[in-house]
Amino acid sequence: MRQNLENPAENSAENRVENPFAQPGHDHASCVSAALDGAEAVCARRGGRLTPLRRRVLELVWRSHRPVGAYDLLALLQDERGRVAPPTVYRALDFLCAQGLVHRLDSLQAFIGCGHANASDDSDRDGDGQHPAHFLICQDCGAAVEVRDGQLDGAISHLAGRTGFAIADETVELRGRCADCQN
Amino acid sequence: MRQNLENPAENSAENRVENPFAQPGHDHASCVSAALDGAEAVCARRGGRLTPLRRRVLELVWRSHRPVGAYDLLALLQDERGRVAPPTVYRALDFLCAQGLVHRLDSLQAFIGCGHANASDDSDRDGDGQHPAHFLICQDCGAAVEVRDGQLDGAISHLAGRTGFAIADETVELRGRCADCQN
DNA sequence: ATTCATTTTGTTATGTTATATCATTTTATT
DNA sequence: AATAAAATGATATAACATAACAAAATGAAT
Repeated sequence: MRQNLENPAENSAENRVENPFAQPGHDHASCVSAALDGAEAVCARRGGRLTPLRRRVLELVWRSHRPVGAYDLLALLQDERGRVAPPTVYRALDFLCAQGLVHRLDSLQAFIGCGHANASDDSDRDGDGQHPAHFLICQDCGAAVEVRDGQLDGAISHLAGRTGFAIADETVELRGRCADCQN
Repeated sequence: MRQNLENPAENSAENRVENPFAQPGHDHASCVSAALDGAEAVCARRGGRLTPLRRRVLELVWRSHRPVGAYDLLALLQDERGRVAPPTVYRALDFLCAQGLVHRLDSLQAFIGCGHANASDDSDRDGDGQHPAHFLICQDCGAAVEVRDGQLDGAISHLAGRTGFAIADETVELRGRCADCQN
């Protein structure tokens, strides 16, 4: 079964702290605004169309810092719009992933918002909107955080170099317990 | 749809070279024998029961160096045994994965034999049979090779250390084109 | 050897994730 | 306003995976 969505009653203002590893004063409303503003900027710059549907799906993905299943999003959309079919959600997610605004976590078959889509055009190999993304995923609190680590990037490049392998796409997902959940 | 299985007619002796990145004189029959012998050893040592069914599934996984879908294996088993249901395959795969004899590639939802289950008890954190596995997956020839890279391992450990994250499980899958397929 | 508990396998049904296809609507362009 | 392209709606189905319970095989203890 799918992970439980947070109880809407506990999340009424949509600004509850579903923590990226329990940051103390995390203002989630601002966090989401920033992400949506960034998404607008990315799309404006690159000619993508952040339609109301896509924008809303992105907003729903950003409701928490925990990966969300496509069918969870589908249910949320159905609450708002009545009949909605899976392709509606998957097409929106495809677009958002293509723009690098959302990442799919292969090990969870779930999706999470990308906090630095706007800032990371430098690591955009192909001129498409994507960038390699590496995750720490806490199996206790369910949060997933995208990490940037030069040493890890270097090791991957070096591995590719020495084997003559041309990397097109990376899945790096480390599951375990975050520092906070170890106490 | 699932990736095509190699044509059985092209693979009659089960020793055709479905290359781990096209190694010149790869003797696949020996390669598989070694894997099966190793599997027997691992199970003997650790009290796992490599039943005929499980052994056969392992052998089928090893037919090539390309990841195989569970339903591909199911079809192969059905050819041999008539009615076989999905749980039969999934249970065998669960066992083989638990013993570290097979790995699941999350990004492909497919399975591949592990060539060093026998040799890699040192990196077995939990005393279960598993070890972290990192893959290069060629999108051209379809082969997946499990790589061992100290620098990569180090970078992952270091990342975990500096973030206080306790890793329980890793998914590292790099997709692209292998050296041979770049020509 | 027989009983008993445990593990493995068989069987049926269903859950979960994702896509193919074609119709309709919306948007951008001429 | 006409047209082409992009996005969305709608229906159906494919692909991957597990729950639950019954039957059979295995191992251990008497």
